[in-house]
Formats: sequence, C-alpha cells, structure tokens
Amino acid sequence: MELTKRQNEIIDAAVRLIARRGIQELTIKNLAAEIGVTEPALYRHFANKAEIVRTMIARFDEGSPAANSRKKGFNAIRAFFEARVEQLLAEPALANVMFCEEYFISDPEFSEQMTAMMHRHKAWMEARLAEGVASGRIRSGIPSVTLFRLIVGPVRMLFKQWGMSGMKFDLRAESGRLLDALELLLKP
Amino acid sequence: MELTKRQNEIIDAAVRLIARRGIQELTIKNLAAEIGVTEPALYRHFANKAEIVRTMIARFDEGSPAANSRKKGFNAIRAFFEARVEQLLAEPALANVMFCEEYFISDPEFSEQMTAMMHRHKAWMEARLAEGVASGRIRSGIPSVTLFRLIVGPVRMLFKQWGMSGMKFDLRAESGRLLDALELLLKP
Amino acid sequence: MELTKRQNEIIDAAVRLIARRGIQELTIKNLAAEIGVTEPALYRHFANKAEIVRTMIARFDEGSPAANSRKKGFNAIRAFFEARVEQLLAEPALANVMFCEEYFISDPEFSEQMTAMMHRHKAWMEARLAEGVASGRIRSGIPSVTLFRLIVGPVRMLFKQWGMSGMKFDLRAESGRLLDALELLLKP
Amino acid sequence: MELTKRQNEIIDAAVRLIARRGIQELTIKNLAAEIGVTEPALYRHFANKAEIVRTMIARFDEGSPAANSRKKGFNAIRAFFEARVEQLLAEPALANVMFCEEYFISDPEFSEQMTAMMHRHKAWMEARLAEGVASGRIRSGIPSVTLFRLIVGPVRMLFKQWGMSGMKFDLRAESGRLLDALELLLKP
DNA sequence: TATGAATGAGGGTTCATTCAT
DNA sequence: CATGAATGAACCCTCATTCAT
Repeated sequence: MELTKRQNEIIDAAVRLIARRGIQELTIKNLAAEIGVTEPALYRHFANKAEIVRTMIARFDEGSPAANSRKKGFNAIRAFFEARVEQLLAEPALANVMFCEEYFISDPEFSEQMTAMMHRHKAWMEARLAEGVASGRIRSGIPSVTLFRLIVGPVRMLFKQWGMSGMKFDLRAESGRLLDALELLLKP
Repeated sequence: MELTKRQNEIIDAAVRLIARRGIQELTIKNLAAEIGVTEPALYRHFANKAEIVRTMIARFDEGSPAANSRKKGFNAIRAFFEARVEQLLAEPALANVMFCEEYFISDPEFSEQMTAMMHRHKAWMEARLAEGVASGRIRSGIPSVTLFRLIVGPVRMLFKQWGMSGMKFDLRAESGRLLDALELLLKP
Repeated sequence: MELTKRQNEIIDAAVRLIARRGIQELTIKNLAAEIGVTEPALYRHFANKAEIVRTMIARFDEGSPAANSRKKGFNAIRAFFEARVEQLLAEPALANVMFCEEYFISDPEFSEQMTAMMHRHKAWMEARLAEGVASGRIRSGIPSVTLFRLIVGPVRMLFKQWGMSGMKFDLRAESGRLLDALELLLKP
Repeated sequence: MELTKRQNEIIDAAVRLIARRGIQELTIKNLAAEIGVTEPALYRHFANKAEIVRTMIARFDEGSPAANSRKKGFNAIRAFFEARVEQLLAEPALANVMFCEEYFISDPEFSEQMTAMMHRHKAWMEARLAEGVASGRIRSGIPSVTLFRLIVGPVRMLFKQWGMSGMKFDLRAESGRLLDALELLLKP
C-alpha cells in the first residue's frame, strides 16, 4: 500500500480522533479541522469517507508483524503478540481503533475487508498451533478453532481493556503474564 | 426495573434493529417505523434516545444468570455461561447488541453503566475462581485478573463470532467444547 | 394524483422559482425559503428533490385538456391547444417549466416519465388526425409522424418563445393565428 | 473566431460530454478528465466556464450554412436545413447541444447571445420567405412570424427527437419527408 | 396517547475557481 | 503550459427533538 505524505497525515489524524473522541466523532469536518484544512481538501486525497476508514484499517493491518519469522509453534505466536504490544505502545491511539468493527458491520465492503483480515490471521495462527502440536509443545485433542479462541480471545480482551482504561496499566507486563499463563496451560 | 408494555416493545424493536441492520441504523425514525408509530410517540415512553439505549443495556444485563446458584467454582462459571448461551439462543438478536459498547465509549453516562456492569461480573467471577482454587480444582499461581481474561475473553469471542456469522454455527456445541477445554486446561 | 395542501404549495413554489430564476435556481434551500420554512421541512412532504420535480411534471400534465371532448379531427386538436393556452395564461410560470426536459435527460426516471407523457400525447393526436383525414378535412398522403411534427413543433415553439420573451406578446392572438394557418394549410 | 488547437479540443470535449451525459455533467472536473488534464489547465485556455459554453455555442453557429448561396425562396430554406442535417450527421453530439438553451436562460450574457443568434436566423429566413411569396411559390396571407414558426418549429422538433432517441432513426430521410410536406403545404 | 409539522445542527459531498510551484 | 493543493459556497439530506393539536 503506497500512501502519500498527506494521506498518511489524514489517517494519523483519523486515528487520533477515534482515540480521543470515539468513532462517532470521526467526521469529515472534525478530520479536516484536526489537520487544519477545510473539508473539501480531504477529497483531493481520498475519494470519500469510506475510503479513509478502509485505508486506516488496511494500514493498521499492514503494521502487522512479519510472518516470515524463523520462529515456530507457540514462540511464533508469542512473538506476534509481543510485536502487537510494541505497536500499540508506540501508537496507543490504535487501541481504540481496533474495536470499531461493529460500527461498520452494516457496510458490506468493510465487512468483507475485516473478514478477510481475520481469516488471514486465523490461518496463520492455526499453522503455528499445528507446529506446536506436532513438536509436542502444545496439547493435542483440542479442536483448532477452539484453540484459536482460547488464545486470541484473552489477548483481544486485554488490548481492549487497555484502550478503554485510558492506557492506565502496564500493557507489556500484563501481556507477558497472559502469554506465560497461556503457554503454561497449553503444555501437554 | 419496571417497564411498561410499550417500553418493552420499544426495547425489543431496538434490539431487532441493531441485530438486523447494525448500531448505525438505530435511529428514532427507524425505531418508530419498526413499531409502526411516529417519532414523537417514542418520547411519550422515554425521555430521549440515550435513555432507550441505557434501558436496553440494563434489560440485557437483568436477563443475566442468577448469582444465587448453589454451584461453586468452575461449575458455577460453566452454569453462568450455559445460561447465557440459552439466553442468546432464545433471542439471537442480542448477540449483536452485546458488542456495541465501543459505540458509546464517548458518552460518559454509558461508559459508567457499562463499567459498573463489567465490574460486577468480574467480582462475581473472581469469587468463583477463588473457590475453585481453594478446592484444588483450578490451578493456583495465575493472577486472578489473568484468569478472568483467559475465561471471559474466549467466551465473548465465541458469542461475537456467532453473531457476526449470522448465527450460522451450533452455538451450544461450540460453547460446550470451549468450556470443556477451559476446564481441562485450568485443572492443576 | 392526490396531493396535500402543503404538497401543492411546494409545487407552486417550485414552478414560481423556475419561472423567475430558471431551473438552476430550483434548490431545496431556495424552495424552502420561497415557502418560508426550513429545508428539512420539505422532506416531510416529499422523499427527495427528484420526487418534487417528478410531481411537478405530473401535475402539469394532469392539468392537461380532457380528452373526452366530443370534438373530432382538427377541431379537437385546436381545442386541446386552446385549453393549453388558457392554462398558460392562468399560470404563466408554467411556460418556463415546459422546457426543462433537457435538464433531466440524464436521470432515467425523468426520461421515462417524459417519454411516456409524450407518447400519450402523440397517440391521442394521431387518432385525431386520422379522424380528420377520414372525414376529408385533412390532406392525406403525409405520414402521420410528419403531420404530428408539423402541428406540435410550431405550437411548442410559440409557447417557448412566449415564456422566453417574458410573456410580452399576446399569446391568445398569436396562437389563434398559428392554428388558423395550420388548419388552412392542412386542408386538402 | 480564432481558436487555438487546445481550445478546440476543449470545446470538442464539452460537446461530447453534453451529448453523452447531459448538460448537468458538463463540469470543469469532467471536462478536464475527458481531455486528460487537470482542472486548472483549462483556465489557461478559457477565462472561466461561462466562456467555454459561450464559445461552444458560437462555434456551433459558425458551422452554420453559408447565407451567400445563390438559391432563393423555399429552395434556400431547404438547402439551409439540409446543410444542418449534414452537419448533425457529421457530428451527432451536436444534436443534444442544440437544446440546452433553457439551461442558460438565467444568465443574461447567454440569453443575449442566443437571442442575437435567433434573430439573425429569423431575419434571414423571413427574407427567403418574402422571396418565395413574391415569386408566387409560397402562399401569401400568413404573417411572416407565423410562417417562421410553421417551418422552424417542426424542424427543430425533428432534430431534438433525433437527439433524444439516441440517433436511432434515419434523419436524412425524415427531414426529407418533412421538407417535402412543408413545401407542399406552403404552395399557394 | 399519538400525530403532523416543523426545526437547528450537522452529515458527506461537489462546485468553479485560485495560487504557488 | 500544467500541476498539486487548497478554498468558500453551496449542494441534498438526516439527525434527535419539540410543540400545538
């Protein structure tokens, strides 16, 4: 995804706006004011509001950890989430963006994009889980979709709580505890 | 919470609307149309839109499992979630309502209400977890907040996936598998 | 077509607006101002601007001369146009409305409506022309579509000139001369 | 009228745009896109949009038949319209441009230009009609303005129908029939 | 209890045009 | 000669809400 400087500025402003004031305040007017231009100016850089939001989601996903790591099994999963934690600490506003999905459910284009993203993540994670099971580091006998939920569910909840709490607790420490517990529980 | 017949009708309609068309479509106009009255009619029964939403959330929580069960430890937690599953199967539209929290983050009154609800649930669950640890049926050594996330995170994710998938999979079976897995993993 | 009092007021205002300031000035804002209400008020009475324009055209056509006259042949045609002249004299603003067709060409719904109207008029007139030919009062040998153009073309041009001139000449007298000439020329 | 190559390109694009998508779609943005330049580029060649439209109308009129023909009376008129037919067949897009007059009624500058054009045509045609009456080939007794309408009205209607029908009928044949009929009817 | 009519505020978007580069 | 970026004004339309009836 190639974005111009201005496009990135706009996406940044959108993220800030959502973080500070909630998704409902993400209006073209507020966005323009946040950057210091008039509303029509935004339309030189994006065709419409939907495109801004879609780009925001895509850019967020692109900042996603490289899957070409050499790690395997649970270690790869841990690395994935640790990278996500660093991403959030670097740009805390993202925490609130992560959970706007429901807002866009009615828009089929968003739904499609979000579903595609989710499926990609799920496929990747199930591959890592399979590696773990194969190498005897992760229990067998639990359906892979259940395993996926057991891991991703708590992590998402943690990220969300951190965002909703106003980043008031130590995300790195808490996510460390959570991943340790997960690793422990999943051992055969 | 005492609601008149008409008030309940309105809340029902709101739930249906969110379920079918998403939170963005919950407008006074659509709500009135859904019931078959004009917009001002709604203001005879609720002071404003915020009150409708607040009442909806509260009513949803009220349908929450009785805490006065005689069960203890993980059994109580399992019973809690099984009751939630039955509630969802009885009124599937609720699945999509459960996850509108973000939408209301910016409104301090909603935030307060939601936070209070969450804290109540958390306190109750930590008490049950403590019982489980005491009776030796649940591992010790994991911080209670982490335990809470490990349990509630996956269940919430399951409910959400069910709602977003259009109720396309067998919720009772999947939640059974999830709770079995959780019980297994949490055993010392 | 049943229109409420307010709907008729709105259509009247639209006609006045077009007459005085041209089709380009027919905006929701101007229309609302012309009636003395705010813009959203219009949307209680019409779904959108297109519906206003479509209703305007339809109402204009409805004021069209009764086809159930007992007259036959050219006499019926003459009566038709004389009635149109009286309609225009009674509401001169209509003259400018008659010729906005091009403006709406791009909108398929308008096109359809206009085409249907035109076809109806044409069918009626060709029937009258056939009567005239049968009774020997109108020359035979000229294709009916050509005859139609020979009659309607000049009349439309007259109406348009009257509108564009700011109603500055005696429409009744000029249309009398035109119809006399037409009758004379068409005689065998 | 001296136009640069680029100016002619712009006018051509304007004509195409109106022909294909209607007068409402003649925007600076669409015009620039049609040529493949950016919007400000157009302002190197024309002072503003009004000038583009005015030039378009003027160029259309310039392509008008030479009045210095040696023909007289109805023959001259027939030649005039036959030349117009050939002009339209050569550049069919013009058909839709011919009838945008109403759109510009509100603009006094356009009105003036259009009125001047019309008056010129009318004066020329009345001179030809007078020749015809003098030589006994055209009936006398019909006011010249009425005669003008009787001739120009049907022809304009034919051109317009051809444009609106998407050039779907044989314009040359139909105009031949129309002119034949006119000549026949106008004979003393 | 409900309605018809209205409103102020604001939504996203497009317009012709300008200006520095 | 053309562009990228921007703008003021205006567009149509929807929002939650009010008020007289």
